[in-house]
Amino acid sequence: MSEKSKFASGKLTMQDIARAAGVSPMTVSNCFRYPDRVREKTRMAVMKVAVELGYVPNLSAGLLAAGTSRVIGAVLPSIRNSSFFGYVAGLRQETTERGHELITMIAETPEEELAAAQTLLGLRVAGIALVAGPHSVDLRSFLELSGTPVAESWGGENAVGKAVGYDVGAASRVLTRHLIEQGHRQIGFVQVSGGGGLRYSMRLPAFRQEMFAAGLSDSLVLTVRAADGFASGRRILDEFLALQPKLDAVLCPTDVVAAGAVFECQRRGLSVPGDIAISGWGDYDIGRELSPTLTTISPFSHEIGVNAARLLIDGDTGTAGNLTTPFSLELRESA
Amino acid sequence: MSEKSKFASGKLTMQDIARAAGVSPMTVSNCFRYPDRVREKTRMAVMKVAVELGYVPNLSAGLLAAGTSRVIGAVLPSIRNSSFFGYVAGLRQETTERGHELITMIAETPEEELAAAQTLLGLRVAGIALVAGPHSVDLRSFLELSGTPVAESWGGENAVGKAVGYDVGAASRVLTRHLIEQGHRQIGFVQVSGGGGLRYSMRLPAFRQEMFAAGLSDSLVLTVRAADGFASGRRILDEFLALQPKLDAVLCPTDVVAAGAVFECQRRGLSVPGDIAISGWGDYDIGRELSPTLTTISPFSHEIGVNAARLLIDGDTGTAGNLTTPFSLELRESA
DNA sequence: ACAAAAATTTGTAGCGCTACAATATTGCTA
DNA sequence: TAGCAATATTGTAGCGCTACAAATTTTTGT
Repeated sequence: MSEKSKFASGKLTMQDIARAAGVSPMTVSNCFRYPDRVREKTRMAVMKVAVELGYVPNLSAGLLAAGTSRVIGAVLPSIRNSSFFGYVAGLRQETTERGHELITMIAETPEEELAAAQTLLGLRVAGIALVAGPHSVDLRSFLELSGTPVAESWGGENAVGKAVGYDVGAASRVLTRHLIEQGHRQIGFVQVSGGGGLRYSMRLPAFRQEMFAAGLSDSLVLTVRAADGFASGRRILDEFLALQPKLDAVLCPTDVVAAGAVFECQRRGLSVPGDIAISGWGDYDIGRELSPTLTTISPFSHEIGVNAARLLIDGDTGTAGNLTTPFSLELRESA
Repeated sequence: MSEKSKFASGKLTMQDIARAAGVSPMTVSNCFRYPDRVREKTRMAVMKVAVELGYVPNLSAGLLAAGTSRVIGAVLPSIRNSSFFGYVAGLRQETTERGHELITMIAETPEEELAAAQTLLGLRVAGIALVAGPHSVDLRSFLELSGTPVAESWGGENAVGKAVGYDVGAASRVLTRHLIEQGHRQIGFVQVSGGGGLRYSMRLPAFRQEMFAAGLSDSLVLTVRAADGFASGRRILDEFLALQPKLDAVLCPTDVVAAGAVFECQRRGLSVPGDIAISGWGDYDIGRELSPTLTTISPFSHEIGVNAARLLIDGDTGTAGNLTTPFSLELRESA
């Protein structure tokens, strides 16, 4: 071992372990990689030395030599609002069960997402899990050229790689219809822009269809950015009420925005749903504990994560690939 | 290039790019690694080919050959409650500014944390950012043997590697004193257990000191788990009121638990802070928007992240290492 | 025009591990 | 006891890149 290496765990390589255990480096390698090829007595001797010396195999060297990786990379737009908690939990569960590892990178803009994808490709991950765009214009061709399996969740028809998600338009219709059937006539719709915002884009057309079919105005529309928090709920409620004092319902893009709107109603002395009904989306924890509890769309994010990981790990099967998951309308107190 | 490799980006190596651009593989390497050693005309020719073919250098091979890495690994106990949003944003900012990359892994138990640390060591990351324990009993020696720089945030005196964080006991004293000065006499304290829970442990002794000094009872103590959400706020409020109907304040470990307790007060028709004052911790987004807004401790998590990354990247400087960051008491409506 | 210095390009050996093949050891049967 | 088959261990070449050194080309100065 030369002076050059800074990498050996504690400056150790398999050669050091082999010497200390009185076997060849190949046997050390087999102990870690194919333990059932090594007799137990030999293996115990090797592992004892490895543990004592704190040796960890160099994954980079192994990965380079073997030509395969057991690392899945996920790119998330934000961890600000718990939006991806269930999804990441699902990714983790499936990757762990399949003997893989999950690493995540945060990328808030399309440019950061492209850079993160490049890092993951440089690490030669076994697959990349994306969340709906907007993506950099180069991302799709870049990832396709790489040949690395890609699964995009919530991206719908324009997903990069294989698509996982539910029919967002159908969910939007269900929720809009519910508000109409509750007797609401002045319904505000909140759409989303910015990094990671594309997954919301199919909701507005569906909302418009249902409003049109009911003979109601679809013009009360405001925009928040995907990474905005509770404060955006306050802002849109203020703006809607300035636009239409008779506002009687708001369809929010996430439970966080909805909670923010509920807080503002409380400050204004408006009762929910008595004066204004407020619906959320995403079935976050807060929706179940808020007073009033939130009516919301449950997207089964955990299942989305499990299935995205499954598509990535089974990526060679070449089946149709796209995978549709369920959603449900969760009726609670707020709408 | 043999048939064995599955790794080349689009099956490409520097040799392919070199052939297409009419230069040597070493020149391709220099274009990516030391661009100012290559004349511009040559470099443009090489980069044009690389972009057209979608080539990304194999980081594993580069890392192995160079003996250094520009990847920092962070291990987080959970992304459920936005607790680490600011911290991760700070890590990201500093690593990006220093030309490094940040990858994160989620580890909910001490055993998972040890496994995540082993993966990061296998990837030969340049440094590992941890959050306070409880850690597996092997983690400390394991990481020390590896020689990889480690920074633990919120771990206090028992941190693995270099410690970053604020004086949690001092913050707890400030907050307890504030509640006492507001006239509260039956104060409930919520402590935390479970994965990632050790960072809360220094708060209870400080609370007890202040209560003792004020001649008040310090026996109203309940426990939530670190990964619990809003529902734990409801639970502890119910339990405190069963223990002590004259309860007039609750000191919660996070803004999430506090918000959950506020929601339960609303359901019970108790006014906050009129009937019961509720303080949070962590200065989460929700604390600023909740009605009433939450009195909380701001831990400057972003700064903690920046400084942890700085310690890791400057890891060779061998200075005292531990770094104390500020905190502040944010007085708002709830207490 | 020539020589020296500077800039650019290329060659070599090896980073730590492993797929595949070769060799050595062990156990069983006749 | 010898031979054969099965099991365990080891050897070889190379994965893709790069630190360092050597070779080549270009630029500068006289």
